[in-house]
Amino acid sequence: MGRQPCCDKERVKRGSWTVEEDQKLVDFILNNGIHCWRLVPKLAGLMRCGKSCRLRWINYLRPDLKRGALSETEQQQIIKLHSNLGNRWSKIASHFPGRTDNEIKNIWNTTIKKKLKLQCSDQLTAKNMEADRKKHISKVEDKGWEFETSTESSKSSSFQELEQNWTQEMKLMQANLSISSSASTSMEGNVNASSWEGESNVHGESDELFWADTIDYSSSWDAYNFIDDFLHYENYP
DNA sequence: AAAAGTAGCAACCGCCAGGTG
DNA sequence: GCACCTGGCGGTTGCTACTTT
Repeated sequence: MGRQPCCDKERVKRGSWTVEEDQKLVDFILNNGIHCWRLVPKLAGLMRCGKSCRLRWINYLRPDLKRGALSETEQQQIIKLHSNLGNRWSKIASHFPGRTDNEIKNIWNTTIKKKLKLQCSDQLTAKNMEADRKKHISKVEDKGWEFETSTESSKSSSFQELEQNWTQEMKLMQANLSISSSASTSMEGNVNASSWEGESNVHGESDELFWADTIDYSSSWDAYNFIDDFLHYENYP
């Protein structure tokens, strides 16, 4: 025998809640309290599923809800908690009175996850750029151009230009990394929690960037996918 | 100004754990 | 021990507002 549905889906209203419905639910709960969500819609005169009423109350109508965007500090705290707890949104939300698990989850999936991805890919890009630069220099040396030992005047102008571009790009990259160092520290926490091997250096040193050192990326796309997987399947103990 | 793309978030779905008879 | 019910949770969808082309 199969599980019975929580409500008659043909006869319940779905979609966005109206002001009138909200008012009915709030009035009912404030006057009667919550005993059984299944009975709430019937008693409150709502054509809604009990689950839907519960969700609406918890995520939107509760009087103790805090409104407005989360501060940078709160976001940092979410990152830290997430590194310890994984996707246990209700546990994470319990550290933020007035915030709901749904809200935390939404913020993670939209704002925070995107931010971390961006920072991570910046670091990997810097790493790849540096590797490319070294490869290029070694090619030049192979051809006997003696790049490292030659005097400025003996370098070809195009090579000097290339060198300047690299230096400039690396400086920019390092500047970006130092701005994002606090969030990167939390990512370092993730690496430790998921028992990655190797030294992590996420504070801006372009030659020792993060755990990318231990992984061979054949393309930026592979790297991107790795980050995506990493953020999606955190294997915390 | 209009179409297409993107971001943010409310709401839904299905599964699971715990309680009860 | 079991069948069933409910509440709770996390993943996902779909709508709307905003931005870009």
